[in-house]
Amino acid sequence: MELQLVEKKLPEKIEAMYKAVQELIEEGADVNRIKVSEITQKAGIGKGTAYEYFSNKEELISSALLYQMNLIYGQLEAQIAKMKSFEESIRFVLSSIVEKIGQRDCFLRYVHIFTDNGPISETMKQKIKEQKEPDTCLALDCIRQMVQIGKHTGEISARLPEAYIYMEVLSKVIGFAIYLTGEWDVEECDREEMQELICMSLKREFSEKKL
Amino acid sequence: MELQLVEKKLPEKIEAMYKAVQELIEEGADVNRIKVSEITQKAGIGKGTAYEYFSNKEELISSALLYQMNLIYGQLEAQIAKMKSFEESIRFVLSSIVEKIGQRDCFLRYVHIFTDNGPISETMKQKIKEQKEPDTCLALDCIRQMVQIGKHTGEISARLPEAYIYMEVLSKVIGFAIYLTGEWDVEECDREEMQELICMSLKREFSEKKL
Amino acid sequence: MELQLVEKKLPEKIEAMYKAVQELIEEGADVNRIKVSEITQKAGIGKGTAYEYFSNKEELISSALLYQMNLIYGQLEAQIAKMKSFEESIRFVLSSIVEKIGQRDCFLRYVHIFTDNGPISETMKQKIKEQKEPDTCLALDCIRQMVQIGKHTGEISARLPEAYIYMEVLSKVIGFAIYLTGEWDVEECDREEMQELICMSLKREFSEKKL
Amino acid sequence: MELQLVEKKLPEKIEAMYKAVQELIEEGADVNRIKVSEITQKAGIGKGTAYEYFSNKEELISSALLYQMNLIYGQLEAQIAKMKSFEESIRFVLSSIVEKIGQRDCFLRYVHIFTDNGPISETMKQKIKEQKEPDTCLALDCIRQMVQIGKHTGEISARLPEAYIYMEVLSKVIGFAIYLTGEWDVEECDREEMQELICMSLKREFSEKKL
DNA sequence: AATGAATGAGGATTCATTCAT
DNA sequence: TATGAATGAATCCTCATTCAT
Repeated sequence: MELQLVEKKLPEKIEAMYKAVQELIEEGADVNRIKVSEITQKAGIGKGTAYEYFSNKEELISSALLYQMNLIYGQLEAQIAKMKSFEESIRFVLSSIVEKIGQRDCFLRYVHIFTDNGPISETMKQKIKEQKEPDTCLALDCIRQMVQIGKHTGEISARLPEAYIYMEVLSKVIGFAIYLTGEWDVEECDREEMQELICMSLKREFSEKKL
Repeated sequence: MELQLVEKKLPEKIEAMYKAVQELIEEGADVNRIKVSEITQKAGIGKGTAYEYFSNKEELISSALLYQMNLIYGQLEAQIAKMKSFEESIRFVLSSIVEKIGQRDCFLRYVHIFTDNGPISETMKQKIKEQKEPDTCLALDCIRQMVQIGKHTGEISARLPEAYIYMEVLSKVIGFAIYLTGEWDVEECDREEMQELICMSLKREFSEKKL
Repeated sequence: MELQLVEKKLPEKIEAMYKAVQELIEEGADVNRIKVSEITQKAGIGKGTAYEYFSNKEELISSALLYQMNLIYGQLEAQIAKMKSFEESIRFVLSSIVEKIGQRDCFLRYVHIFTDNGPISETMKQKIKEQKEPDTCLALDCIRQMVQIGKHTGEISARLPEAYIYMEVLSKVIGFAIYLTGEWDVEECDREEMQELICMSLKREFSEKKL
Repeated sequence: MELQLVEKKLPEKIEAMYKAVQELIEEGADVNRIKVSEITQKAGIGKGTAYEYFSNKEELISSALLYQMNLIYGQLEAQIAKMKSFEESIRFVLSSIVEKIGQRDCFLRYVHIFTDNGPISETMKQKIKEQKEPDTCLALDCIRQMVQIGKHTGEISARLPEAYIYMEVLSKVIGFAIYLTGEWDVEECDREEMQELICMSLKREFSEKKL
């Protein structure tokens, strides 16, 4: 129930640097252009200190991002765990996106990882693959959680392939996030209506009778 | 009918540079790390020449990318225009993705633009907004085309909000592309089956009776 | 006869850098502490230019040193070539040292190469070994020249092992150079007398009757 | 008779650091590139501790080197003191070089001091000049010892200038050391033969009748 | 118009030294 | 006294951009 309790405390300086990276990104910085000096300055520490904790810039920034993702998705997963139905969980996730979208990316950052070929993203992917951070909690873990609930309540048919279900949820969520960024020139539809449509669509799609 | 005919011929040097950028990206280069010298060398021209045609690196690369996107989506749109039904078009699009996914991004590159905060992406967004390239043909134009056909044939209900339809198609396509990259650890499902499921899902979802 | 004529002209900027390195060393700089910025500044060129010609600092400085050595020893060898006897040549070499000793090292720099383990010396050794500079003319080539003359005139007995002769000449020359630096607290002996003693010693030592 | 007895015991930490420096050099480290952190780590003490005993890195390393030289040459001198003739002593010295040459430099390090312009060498020279370490025992002291014996036994003529004798011995020893490093491309001669030739040469050269 | 040699601002990284504990 | 975390000056190297030819 108290998932955060286990949260091992980060060394003070590392925490300051992670926070600095987060803030820089929220300020709209390009992940690949962040300077070590910017981070340490914002963290209120000396430039050399960064290298006491990380072997290089990529290691520093990718660690910060991974930590941040872990936190975001971890909290999301914890809250999803409390949900009683798949429908509740998807509604919750969409609302979360609406809340967070102002603070830049969040979910879209995840997409970016799979799209970008920059050194930092590469380092992140590497780290995830090597399971260096074994308890890393990413978007997929959240979706896995949601699907489990849905299967348990019977909202999600056992006949649909897992991969399809995951992809369907992930793409809807990404689509919604893109929609929220408002970079369209289509006649917009009401945000609430959009959320509702997405929920209904998923519900109907995953239900037993459909096939 | 002959959409490409209008295609104004690019100056030889520019074409060489555009081609070089495309090749570099296909070779896996990170858009934000491409060097001017790499481009001009691959293009077989002098470094200074790049600055005869573009005011700076961002202008050069973003123009090349935009040109490329314009080409890809233009061709796609042209072929969609020949289609007789929405279903045919979505099947065609998914197949195209399968074909192209090997040559790095394509569709995912588009997503990247909306996710990345780097100077090149910023320049691209700027350009699209300022309509500097008025006949730019992006993913949305393709979807618009498809939706038009669908509405005409009655496959797409007029009662659904346009924005929702667009988002739904876009997110499914993105989702499929991500699925194809294979960066999952879910039990995979057959590619053909996945394509079929996506088509059926969209078809059912957009049909009149559904609501 | 005209050995210098072949001397391929160095690119202007490289020459300037080589000259700058030489000057810095004559000013007493430590080879391993010379900064790229010092060199380029003294050479009156931009810092980046150094990297147009050399891949890194070590490459730059070691090339400059090698060039310098090649020049010094090349000239020495050319002059030795004109000598009629071993005695004349050794007298000439010792005089040269007296003349040059004021301008830091010269001969002693050669010794330093075999003693130092720094990155620049390593690069030099590497280069000499790889024969990258095939016409490199070092101390040993000069001595070889001298010994050849000595054997021709009969001043140097054929019964003595080559290695011993080389070592004997080299060590005497080094010893004389060390003596000239004056870092002794022995009762000094006259420089002229010292030169004379060395010559006589070598002459007697290498002569036939001795053994 | 018991020269080592006087040896004042070094503070434990200093001894550890001196030992660390020696080991690093034996491992092939470049004197000018040794890091304080390497020394203290190898010595098993805290980095700050180095600065409790030495005002800076140069002071630390040059002291360590000087101590080491003092030890090496001190032992050598003590053993030379027991010798009955100059010939015995020079044979002994050459054998010592053969033994030690594997552990990097030794004698050649001394040469390096007079060749190098780096901060550490400068500090060493300074120290020797200022007699900060009054009982410093260097190569020259060993040679002085040898010459004294030789003059006593009559092996070394009184008519030869002291400086010449010193230089002659020193240069032969250096030459032999260089020969042992094997960085020649001359046809090698047998090590034993080389030693013998050097001994005979010195013996004959310094003998009364010669002049 | 085309070139590419030259430039130097900019940023990552190292490591001697300090100082609070 | 001993420590080692923190520091930031120092320096190498990159690469977009300029400009003389």
